[in-house]
Amino acid sequence: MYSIGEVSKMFQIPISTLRYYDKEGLFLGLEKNNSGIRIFNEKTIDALRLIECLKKSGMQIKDIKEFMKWCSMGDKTLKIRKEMFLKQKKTIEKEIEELNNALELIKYKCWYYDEAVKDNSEKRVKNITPSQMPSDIKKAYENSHK
Amino acid sequence: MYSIGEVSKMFQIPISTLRYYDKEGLFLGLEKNNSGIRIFNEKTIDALRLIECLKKSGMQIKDIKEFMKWCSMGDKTLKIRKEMFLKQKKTIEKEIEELNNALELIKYKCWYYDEAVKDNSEKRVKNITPSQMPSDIKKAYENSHK
DNA sequence: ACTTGACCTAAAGTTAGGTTTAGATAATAT
DNA sequence: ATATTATCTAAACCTAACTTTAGGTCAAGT
Repeated sequence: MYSIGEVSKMFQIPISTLRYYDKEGLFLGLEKNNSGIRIFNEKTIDALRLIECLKKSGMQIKDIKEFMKWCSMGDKTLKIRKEMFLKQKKTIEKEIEELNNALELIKYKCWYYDEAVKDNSEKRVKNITPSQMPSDIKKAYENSHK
Repeated sequence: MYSIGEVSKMFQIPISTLRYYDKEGLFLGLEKNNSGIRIFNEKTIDALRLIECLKKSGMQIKDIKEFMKWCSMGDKTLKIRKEMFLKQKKTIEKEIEELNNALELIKYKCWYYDEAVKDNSEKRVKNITPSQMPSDIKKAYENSHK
């Protein structure tokens, strides 16, 4: 059993955000005591862990809410919940791939500015063709310019 | 030389977004012909590729704009530009790590719902302890619940 | 009794990153 | 010549995800 303040500290999430999530229907099993104060239990902590994970992977609040609703509908929604996670797995894998692509261009830029700072000028590095670049930088450059 | 419509198709970015980026000062070398129509060249295409990359890694428009301004200020900003890319490299690497963590929980959930759908019930899978899970799932579960 | 700190709700405000609209000009095809 | 298509600007509008504000309740310590 945790208060909203404790949960806020545990997850480093503002209290206002936790209340907002509750208002949006993300904590379906969240109880309140008889003076209206929220009481978080292991189940809601689990839900919050999942919310953080789904949010990190780009899912919108309204879609997370829909999932939570399915959870409250029992076994008849098992299949759709499974499909949601399979789809989300693909989404995350694609995002990781795209970030790796972005990283290639950034690595090229790091090399570029390293050379430029050495010379205190872009003149020389600007004119280096891919065939003159170190092989890992060449790869990064070509990956990000196709 | 490309028109805004051609660039829009090449990058799959709405024309309105390209105009918005221009308005925000992201295309510092972008020229217009004498009737006010934008003419994109290789330099602005390069800038756009970089903008996409920085945006994908979570950088804000105003910070991208600041970088573009440094570019227009010549060699005295080489060092700060280099530092920006080094910092952004770390940011992306951290994001990839976090997405990999998120992926672990999603993989556990995929396994969980796969079992539940087999049984047409959560009853059995709900009570499986980490030590009874397949070893890769156990790892994923423990990684995402610490 | 009263002050302090943690909690509550409802409603308004904020921010980023666009998108849409309206009204105009320009280039192209028939 | 004229209709269509592409472009332009400025300004209003939109959405998601919060955050802040205002005004109030509640429990614990002094």
